[in-house]
Amino acid sequence: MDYQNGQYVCEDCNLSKAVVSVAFPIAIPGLYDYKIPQKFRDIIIPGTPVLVEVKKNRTWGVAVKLKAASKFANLKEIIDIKTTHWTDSKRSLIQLYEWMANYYKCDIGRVFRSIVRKSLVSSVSKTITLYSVKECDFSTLKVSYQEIMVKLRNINSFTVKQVEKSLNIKRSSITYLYKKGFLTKTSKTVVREAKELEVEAEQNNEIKLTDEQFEAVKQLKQAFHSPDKPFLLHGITGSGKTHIYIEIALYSLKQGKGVIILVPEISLTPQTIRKFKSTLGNVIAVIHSHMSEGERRDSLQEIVSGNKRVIIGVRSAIIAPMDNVGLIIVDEEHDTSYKQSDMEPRYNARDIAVMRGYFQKSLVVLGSATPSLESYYNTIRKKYNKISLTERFGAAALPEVKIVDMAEEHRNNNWSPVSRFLLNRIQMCIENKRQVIILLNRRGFSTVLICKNCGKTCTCPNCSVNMRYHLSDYTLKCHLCGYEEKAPDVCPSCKGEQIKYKGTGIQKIEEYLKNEFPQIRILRMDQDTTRRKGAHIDILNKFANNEADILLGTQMVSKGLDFPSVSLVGVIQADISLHFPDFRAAEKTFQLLTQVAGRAGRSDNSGEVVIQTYFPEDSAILAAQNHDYESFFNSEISSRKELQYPPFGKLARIVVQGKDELKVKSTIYSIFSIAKKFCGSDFKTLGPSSAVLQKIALEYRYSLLIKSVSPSKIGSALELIRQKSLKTTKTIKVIIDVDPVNML
DNA sequence: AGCACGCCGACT
DNA sequence: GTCGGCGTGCTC
Repeated sequence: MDYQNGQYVCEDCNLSKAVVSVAFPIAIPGLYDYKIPQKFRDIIIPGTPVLVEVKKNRTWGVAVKLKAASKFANLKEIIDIKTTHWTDSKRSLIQLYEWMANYYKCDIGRVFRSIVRKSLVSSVSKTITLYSVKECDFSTLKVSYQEIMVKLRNINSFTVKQVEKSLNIKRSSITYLYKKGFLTKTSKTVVREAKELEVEAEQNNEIKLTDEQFEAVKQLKQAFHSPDKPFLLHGITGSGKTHIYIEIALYSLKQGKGVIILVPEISLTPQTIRKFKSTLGNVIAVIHSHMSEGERRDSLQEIVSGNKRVIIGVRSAIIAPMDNVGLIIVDEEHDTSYKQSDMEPRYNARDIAVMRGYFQKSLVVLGSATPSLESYYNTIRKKYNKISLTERFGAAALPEVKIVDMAEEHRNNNWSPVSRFLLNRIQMCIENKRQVIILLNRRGFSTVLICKNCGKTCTCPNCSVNMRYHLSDYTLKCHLCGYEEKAPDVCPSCKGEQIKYKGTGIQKIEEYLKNEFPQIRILRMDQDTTRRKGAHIDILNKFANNEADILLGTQMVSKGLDFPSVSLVGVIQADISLHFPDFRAAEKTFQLLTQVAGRAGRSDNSGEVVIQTYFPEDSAILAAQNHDYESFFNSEISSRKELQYPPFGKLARIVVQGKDELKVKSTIYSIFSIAKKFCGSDFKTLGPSSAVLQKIALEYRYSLLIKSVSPSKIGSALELIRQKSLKTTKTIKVIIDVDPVNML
């Protein structure tokens, strides 16, 4: 992100404090003015939660701006406020939030919402009896939320039974309260946390840095006190980037400054947390997406109160209200899970990290073995500093990578999904008592069911995609909307009895390997086997304890895993993502292959990687084979330049979505006509056209892509489009995605 | 007419 | 998010 062109201008908040503009973290768009009663005038600052009346309902909002007067007459007064501890960085955080709202074209309330969700302050206005009919039986429970909360305050840790007794309510009510965030910890959580604490006593291993690492830490320490640019830490897989994070985080803590560490969704495992806890101490707050509302609020409370000075979390942690942040680390900065594509604000946490660093004068470190083209290009044009780590930690070397041409394999009459060569390697590996990781980035058993008679495929009734066959329960599933049905025995359209299961999914590979090696133990890890809370960890623990020979998985096995006895990594269909209709297809493929290859041979020199593909000559695949980031970057960057894609041009994507296809079409065309006014040599539009995913959950989708070398031009075009879209009806959704990652 | 339902705009 | 207004379409 180019923050030197950041255009935020801070308005003077120190005018007289008669009126406050309030944002609502839930659903109400825009800012609303309220009068500030005398007694609150000296306490309210931007960021203070305020209780106000909206349409005769009491609602908690957040003070955003203080001002002398409002253009609205007859303002209502603020009823109550919550005073919180965070102070000096509060103002700059509000600045950051406003910048986000403006840059990503959303309401500032939405920004607040992504950190506090519903739990800014618990809503207390309604009695639970309201829910007695639909959700569960609350007939015995005629108390208000507030009463329950007061009672629960007095219980620190509890079992469900204790709550049942002390409140005299039914079990179903408790589950409900838990979901709503009024209960923070179940007894299970308490036990788990106690166990984790025990483990921490156990380990406290000291890190010995290599020369290269020592040098990197030295540079970061020098920059710490007056950081001028973010750092890109480009270190090959296994080079020990985590050691550097820990060293510089310790340094930041010693200076009395807080630390935010962002990690991708799937890397935030208990192992990762433990690694940091064992070295940084018990000052860590965790923020991840599977937390209940209550757990999340507890974590935030610890941050706000200053008890926890390190945050480890997924993308939303970047906007967490921590005071005096000295260091922000973004691990695996290229990871696409940093971009929020499905909800407003559609922000990229990596870019927000750079902006927060700029606003709050903190050191920003972006780390990756396969940096995004955007970040790497920023080091070339000197917007970022670069530190390279070129050696693997310990005695290990990068594994040798072999490419198997699957077209050749077919010519030699092998039509099975796994090549002879890879089968052979797996056998060798197992005989040597080593472990194997196999990657196939596709869920389910087969991609598509085709009737051999009429050629019809089984498509989802709600979406415009083929459904995938799942072996475990013999169902067809839509991976977009979740629709499920029993797989048909005969073709639904012509009653033909021969149905072909075409395309290879991970379950088919599992079956195939079990057939080839009946004695081998296989663990499968994909979205379907890890849905249950904790399933993720169970699988990885089993593999670590040598309870399986092969770990077969989707992209979740590609990142961060460190198993010393894995000496072979196999990739089935390495080109799945290569021909996606996305200008980043090659980049994503290169990153995936490089990351998964890095799982092999982490303890010694015995690592080997086998990549199966139909495109053995492709530059992304060849670069991954040679562990050659530079050559990949050079070939990719020139094609980006030619087409003015990022990092050379700025992109925004607009998707219009709704059940009424005609309305959707007319809306996208009226948006197109607005965008056209900006067209010139530095501003282009692509489309409008039907989106790649034409229909999701019965809603039609049309999209328009805007491309420009002038960020300000895109900004003002989007502002106009947003104003226009605010006026369209709610049944038509207008989605504005700045710096999009998902192009489907 | 009477009512349920979905759509839609307003909320300071 | 949530309320109230309004039009549609079904039933008595």
